[in-house]
Amino acid sequence: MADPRKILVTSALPYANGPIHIGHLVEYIQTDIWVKFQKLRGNECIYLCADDTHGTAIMMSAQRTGCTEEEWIARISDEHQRDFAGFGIEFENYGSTNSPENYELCKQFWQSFRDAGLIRQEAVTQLFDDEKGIFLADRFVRGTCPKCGAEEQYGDSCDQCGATYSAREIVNPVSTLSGTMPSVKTADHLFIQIEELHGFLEEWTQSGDHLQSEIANYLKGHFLNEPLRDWDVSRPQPYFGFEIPDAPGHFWFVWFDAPIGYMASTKQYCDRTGDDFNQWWKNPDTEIHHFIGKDITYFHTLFWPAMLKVAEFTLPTKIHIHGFLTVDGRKMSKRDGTFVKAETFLKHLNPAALRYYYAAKLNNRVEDLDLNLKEFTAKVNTDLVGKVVNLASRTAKFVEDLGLSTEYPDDGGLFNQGAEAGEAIAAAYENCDFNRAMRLIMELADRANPFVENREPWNLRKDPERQQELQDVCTVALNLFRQIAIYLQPVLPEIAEKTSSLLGDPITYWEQAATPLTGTPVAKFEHMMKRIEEKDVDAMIDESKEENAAAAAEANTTQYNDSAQPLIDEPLAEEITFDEFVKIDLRVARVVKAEHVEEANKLLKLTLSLGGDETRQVFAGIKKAYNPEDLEGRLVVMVANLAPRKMRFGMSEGMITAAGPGGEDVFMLNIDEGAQPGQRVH
RNA sequence: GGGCCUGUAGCUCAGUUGGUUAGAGCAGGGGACUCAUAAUCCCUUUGUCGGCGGUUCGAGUCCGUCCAGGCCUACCA
Repeated sequence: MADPRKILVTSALPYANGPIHIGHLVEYIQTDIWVKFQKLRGNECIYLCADDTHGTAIMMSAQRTGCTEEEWIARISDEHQRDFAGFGIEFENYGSTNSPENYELCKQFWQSFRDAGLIRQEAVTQLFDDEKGIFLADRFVRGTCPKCGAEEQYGDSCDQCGATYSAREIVNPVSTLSGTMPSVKTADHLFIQIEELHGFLEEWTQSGDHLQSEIANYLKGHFLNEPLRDWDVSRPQPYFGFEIPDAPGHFWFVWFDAPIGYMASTKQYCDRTGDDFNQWWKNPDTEIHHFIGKDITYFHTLFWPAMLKVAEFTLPTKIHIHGFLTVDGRKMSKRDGTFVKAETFLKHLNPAALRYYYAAKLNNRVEDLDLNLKEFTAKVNTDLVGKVVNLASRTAKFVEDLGLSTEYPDDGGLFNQGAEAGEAIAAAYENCDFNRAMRLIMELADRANPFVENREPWNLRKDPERQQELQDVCTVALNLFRQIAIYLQPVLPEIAEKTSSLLGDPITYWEQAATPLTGTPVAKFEHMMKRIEEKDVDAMIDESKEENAAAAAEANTTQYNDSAQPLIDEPLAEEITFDEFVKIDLRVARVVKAEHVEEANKLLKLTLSLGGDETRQVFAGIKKAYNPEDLEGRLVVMVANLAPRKMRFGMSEGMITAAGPGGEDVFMLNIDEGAQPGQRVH
């Protein structure tokens, strides 16, 4: 074998703003398969990733949920890592762009740009949300199109007439963050003069097979055919990110520190294992492979190589760009339930099924990949259960006592054919043409099953004279099966592991597929993979729909894209007079005690203070929505003059005001800071 | 408007540097077997290879053009 290659692999850093879904998984599964393949081939390969944690959207999410940014990203990171692990995706290190290692590296890159004289400063005028105190990116502004007058358009362009403009030109702008009208404010930004690297980028993108050809063409026609504009890499405070050391009040734009996160994650890996960081990032013999989606192409094909060049690190060997996922031919949709979270998938289906299906569909072009749910079920069941696993399950038990023959029997050349196919399969894996690899592997299974059929081990079994022949037939079948399991190991590591235990020989390297196993015992056969049932797929889609309904309720409050459903569910009541209204005495009250009520499913027992010694005992149906501990001390709004009512658990002397359909969806009224218990609500 | 990609059996796709009657898997139809997760095996139907024109002894494969679909762009990075 040739000398092992030294290969560093990354997937794009998932943004710490939401859960991993099946769309993300295309990339992580693709990358993980490639990495596992490299390892199986005996190469030294490390797979690194991290959460991308900076930017305005993270600030908003943290604010919305009432926690600090650090708490928010810690929680998301845990969820992401849990989901990846659930799909068998294994990283050498999973970091965060909000790490000290990343900060140090950012400083280093920054200094390189300073030293090269490529940074300049310029004032940028932007819309500013006075209430939230932040500058508004275009997508956070909505208003009326200055050209055609269409309402509710985003800050950069109009859906109706297609006009593009700056957010400052939009008529009646509204911040989608606060709903207020933004003001105009100017702040200094720092720019990298990337045009200085034009020649280098031209050369790098157009040569050396660093990019898929369609991407190289695209860059040539779109960016490299004119001077590159300066890249705005700073954001004024407040911004969740790293403050630029030599420019107080300025923070690195999230896209500046995000790719550096690949290196920070490597640094953490090296610090933990004692490996040498420079062997990975300052070593021309190391291959660096980035797997990304087509949406972030130019960050990785222009800015990132430019950054590495200036800071004198190793340039990527190849940027592997994939398309998006569609489900049943359409964009993933929350309403259709096809926006399936990784977590939800795992509740209903085997992750190996998705790994195999994606492998069977992936090629090395920038093409969208369609998850056709019917095909998914059929393909996984037919190929994996029916053809591959079946080989073992139909023969293993015949040789549980005998083990494998001590010499590999005549199989008509099947095993050798399989061994010879190895290089073509490996080449397909290497080129990320997994679709081709899967096809080639399935051809092997298609040849193996007829062999078993023709030799009829189930009849041999009945004849004591032909036990040797029985053992030989099963030895062949199990070896053909094992050969396939080895080739499939990058995609289906669990099957390979189960095969290892079945035949008592660990699968650890690719070349094992070229030598048959003989004379080893065969363990009791255990199921390796369950068939996918249509009802499980349906249940997964249904659950995704329900999740969406709940999430939509939350999102609506922040985006003003409010549903009409609540009014439909509960139409407006009959008109009343002012005199009727003032009969209701609403008071601010403080929850001084909140406790569970034994035997009650929905009720909490609250003791409310109206100030002084005045208290009321109220039973409120909010048990499913609130924890008693969280309520104590907070202010609520109560109906204070409601006639007391005898309940099973005691007297209730009023009502807490809250909205929502009930159950877990109860939302108590909050009162702004400054209100005092006992004050009347008018 | 510009750029890129795709268009081969009902579906998903293979078709190598142009070379004889265009392939596979799935689905459909018929049969066999019963070891296996109603798995497996055998047989079997279907194509103006998007249209038109050209180069060539010969084109799904090259060139032109048109049609259809997708993606990216339209002076934002």
